[in-house]
Amino acid sequence: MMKIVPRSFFAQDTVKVAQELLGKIILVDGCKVRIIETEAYTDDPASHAFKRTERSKIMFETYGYVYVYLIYGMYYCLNFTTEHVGKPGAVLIRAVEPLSGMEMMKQKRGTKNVHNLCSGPGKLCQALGIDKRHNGLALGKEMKIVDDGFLVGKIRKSSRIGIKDALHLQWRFFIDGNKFVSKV
DNA sequence: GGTGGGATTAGCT
DNA sequence: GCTAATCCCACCA
Repeated sequence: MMKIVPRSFFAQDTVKVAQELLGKIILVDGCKVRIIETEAYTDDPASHAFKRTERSKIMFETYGYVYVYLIYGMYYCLNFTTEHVGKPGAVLIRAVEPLSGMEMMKQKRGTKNVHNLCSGPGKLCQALGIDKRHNGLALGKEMKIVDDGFLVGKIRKSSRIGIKDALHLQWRFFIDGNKFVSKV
C-alpha cells in the first residue's frame, strides 16, 4: 500500500505531526527515504517562529509546505510547515533512512558509508539535493510524502538538538533502535 | 574512544 | 559584529 499523505495532514498539532511523520516516506528527485527522526517547532523560544520575520513567515501562513533555511552559513535544513493558517509551526526532518536512489546520494555526499548519508539535518539535504530552491513549495508535486503502511515500533524522545532555549520540551522524536538516527 | 576549531552567510542587534 | 535547529577533520588518548 502506497498512500499519498494529503497536505491537510499537516494542519494539526505540530508535536503530533512530528511523531506521526516517523516511518513515512519522502519522494524527491528520484530518491526515496524513510523518516526516522524529527523535531517539532512552534512559537516557542527555540523556534524561528518565536518572531515573525521574512524567513519565518511561511510557518505562520501555510501548512504542508516545504520550509528550507540555511544554517551555519553552509548547510540547509528541511522542514514541513504545520498548524492552521495564523498559528506557526513546522517539523524539522533530522534523519532519514535511504530506500532508493542510493548511488546518487552517495555521489552528492561524497561517501560510500550508507549510515553517514542522511543521518543529520544538513546531511540529508545534501544527499537529496535540497536547497533554497525548495523553500516555499507546496507538498505533493516536486516533493511528496507517502505512507506505505510501515509499522513504527517504539518512539523515543528527547530535548531538541543544537538549541539553548526551551530545553525542557521533549520535542525530538526518533524510532527506537534505528541505525540511521543522527549522532548527537 | 573523545575533544576543539574552522567553514561560511543570512539575519539579527 | 555576533551567532546560528551543522558537519568534518585534525589531533590526542
